[in-house]
Order: sequence, then structure tokens, then C-alpha cells
Amino acid sequence: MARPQKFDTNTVLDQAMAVFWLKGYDDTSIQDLVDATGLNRGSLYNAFGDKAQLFAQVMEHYKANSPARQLVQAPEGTSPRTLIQDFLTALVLRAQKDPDRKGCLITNTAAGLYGCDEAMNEWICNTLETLENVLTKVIILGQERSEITSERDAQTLARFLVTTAQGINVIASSQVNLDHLSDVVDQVMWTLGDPDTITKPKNDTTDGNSLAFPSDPQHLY
Amino acid sequence: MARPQKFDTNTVLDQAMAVFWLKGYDDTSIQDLVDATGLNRGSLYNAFGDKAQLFAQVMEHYKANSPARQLVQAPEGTSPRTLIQDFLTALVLRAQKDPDRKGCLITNTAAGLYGCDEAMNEWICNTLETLENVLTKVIILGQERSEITSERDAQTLARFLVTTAQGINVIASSQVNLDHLSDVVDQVMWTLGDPDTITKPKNDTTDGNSLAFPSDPQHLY
DNA sequence: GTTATTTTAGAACGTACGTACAAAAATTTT
DNA sequence: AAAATTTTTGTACGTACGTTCTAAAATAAC
Repeated sequence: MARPQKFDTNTVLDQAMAVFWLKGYDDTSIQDLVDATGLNRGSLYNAFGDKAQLFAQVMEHYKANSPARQLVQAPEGTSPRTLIQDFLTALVLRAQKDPDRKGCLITNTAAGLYGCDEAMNEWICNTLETLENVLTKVIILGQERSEITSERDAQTLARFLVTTAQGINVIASSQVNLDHLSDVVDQVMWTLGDPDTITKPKNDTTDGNSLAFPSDPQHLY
Repeated sequence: MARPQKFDTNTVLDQAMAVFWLKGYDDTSIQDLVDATGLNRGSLYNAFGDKAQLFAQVMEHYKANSPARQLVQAPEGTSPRTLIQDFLTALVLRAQKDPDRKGCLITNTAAGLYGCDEAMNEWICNTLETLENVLTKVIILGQERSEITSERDAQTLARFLVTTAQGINVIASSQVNLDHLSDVVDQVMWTLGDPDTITKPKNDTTDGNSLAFPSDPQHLY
């Protein structure tokens, strides 16, 4: 009983995302979005609300297709250590393949957000915390399987990885030689422990698999 | 033979920096800068050029007073390991003390810069590369003094530290619980090696101090 | 004290932006 | 086929921005 939409919502979000990602929120005009999507101004406002609301939907769309997704959507038996390496490598490969050096839309927004939009800030915090929680679970599994060092607390390692990922994305946004990032991923994986030597110290005295990491890890500094 | 400036350039740059840092380049209007500095529009343009030129001078002013400065201005005998720890800790303390969660102006600009301003992009790359070079030197010194592990290439560790610092600044910009950042610094310092155990493997066969790190470090992954 | 020169002051300009509105087109249901 | 409803289309509006320009004020040199 009504005229149906001519456009596909996901396609339009993809097109809008491309613009926001390339130019940033402030430098993207409604006209840019009209040109990129092929929709009319009125159609855009009717379907997605104002600029901030559209951006929020674009962010959700971005997150749903971001490299972090593979952390939660990986097949059951995947090695935790490989999962982490693939995640970081995905960030680097994306950066190296992108001639526009757009970095990560979420990272860019987190760094460029200046307290004005409180709702978006909260969304970003939730996203970062979710990533931390997912990584914590993966690390605990990796520690149980002796793929990741148990000398360090899993949550500490997770926070470290979240921070490193943000740093990688910042470097990706700049024009610095991106070959550096492979070194960074190497270094981060090295930090998680040498898989060949992790097993040895764990099987000496007690059952290392029942408790993944010491309940009270000593901080060295 | 001419009327002298009524204002102090450094003070004005400080005031302009505060606005740019808080609101970001795009969201800062000339009127904001006029209000913050107390200068008239004409005086601003006369003294600093247009908005982009003023911002470039603000960035230089920021860099000259940034936490990274202590890396190059530290007294001669300072422990390299302490130098790095103090640098990272300074980023965290600044973040924890800042109710506005402004993060780092350079990081925010690097992440928010969208290819439009080529000169600024180049400036940021130079800044990041300089930081990497300084850190490399510090790390080499730390390796020579057995304060930092020699199992990893110094430049790799430097790139890793640069990336981590950027990540810390991104987290600082968000509203995430900043206690996490102390964990991250702990983890990063742990990555540089346990100072109590570094000395032992180095003094076994050859003179470990003449060559700081193996010329061809093996990558583990 | 006069002159030269620079800063200050405020207004004005042109542009670009986000948003709202009203008429036309289109399609499913009755 | 007609009616009802939503999308589409294009325009128009008000605002805010970066920049420029002209006149006035102020000070150092002569």
C-alpha cells in the first residue's frame, strides 16, 4: 500500500561509509553523501535521519564488517594464537592495500572525537571494551593450550593488544612506511611468548591446564 | 619606528593550542581563537597567517613541549630503560590528569587527517620517524647496558614503541577506564625484557658489550 | 613634534553548509 | 481502476564560517 524503497540500505551504507571514512565526519558534506549514494537529500533524511544519525548507522555497519569480526566468527577449532595473529595481520594488510591511507574508521573517530558527541563516545567505549573482552577469552584459551605465555595476566595482555591495534591504525592513517607495521606485529606476537618454549616450563610441576594463569601475577616494575 | 606587538607569541600559541586540542581543527572556528587569545581577527591573520598556517605553528609549539621532548633532553647518565618507562608513563599520567580526555594533539591529527593537507601529513610522518630514531638510539644504549633485551632488533622495538604510544594516546582520547593504561605500560616494559635476567645470558661466552645486538636477528614467526 | 610604520579594531563579503518544506511520482492494497 | 501512502525530487531558508578590507590607534625614529 505504499511505494517501496528503490535503493538497498546496505549498499547505501557502504557508499556513505566510503565517504565518511575517506574525508572524516566534519569534512563530509550532505552533498558529498548525495553524490556518493545517488539518493536525493530528502531521501537520505527520510531513510537515515540527520547527518549524525546516518553516521551512527555507518559506524555500526563498519563494525559489523571490520577485521575484529573474524575474532568472534572464527570456526570453533581455530588456534587462539593464530586468531590473534590473523587479526593484527588483517589490520596491516588492509593498511598496505589502501592507497588512501584511511586507517580505521573507529580509531579515527575515537581520536578525532572531541567530547562533543557523548553518545558516539559511549559507543566507541563499548566497542573497545567488547574487543578487550573477546581478546581476553581468546588469550585465556591460548594460555590453556600453551600457545600464549601464562607469565602475564590475560586481561593485561588483552588491553595491551587493544592498545597496539589502535596504534597500528594510527600509523596506517599516516604516510609512514607501512613495512614498519609487519615488524610491529612480529614484535607483538613475540611478546605473547615463543610457542616452542611455552610448553616446557608449564609441564614441570603441576597440571598447568587446569588453571590457565597464576591468580596473582607479579608485576615486575 | 613601528608599533610593537602587545601580545606574547608563545602565550597566544598556548591559548590557540588549547582550543585546537580540545575541539579539533575542523570544529575550531576563527571566532573561538579570537575569544581564546583575546586578539582581534585582523591581528591573528596578521601575526600567524590563515587558519591552517596558525595550526601548523601550534603543532610545532605542541611538539616542542610534548612528553617526547624528555627523551632527547634527558641528562646524559639517565638509564635508557627508565627513559622509556618515564616517557610512556608521562603519556598515561597526562591522560589520567586530563578531565577533557584530549589525548595527544599529534595523534589526533594523524588519525583525523584525511589526506587533504599534504604538508601536515608530511610533518607528522617526520615527527613519527624522528621519534622512532630517537627511541632506536635509546634502545641500543639500553641493550649495550643490558637493560633491554638483545633478542630483538632495536629498530623493531622502536617501531613497536612508537605504535604503542600512538595506541595509548587513542585510548586516552576515549572515555575508556584509564587504569587500563598502567597495565599496558607494564606489559610494554615487560616486553623489553626482565632487567634481572638480561645480564646473565649475555656474559656467558663473548664480550656482550662491544656489539649490542646480533647483526641478523632471527624472526620467530 | 612630525612622520612613518605596524598593530588593532570592527565591519562586511561571499560561500558553503545542514535542514526543512512542498509538490510530483510511483506502487501496493482495496 | 482508484485510493492511500510513501518515496522521490528540487528548491529554499537561515546560519555560520574563513577571509578580506578599510579606517583608527599607537609607538619608534627622525
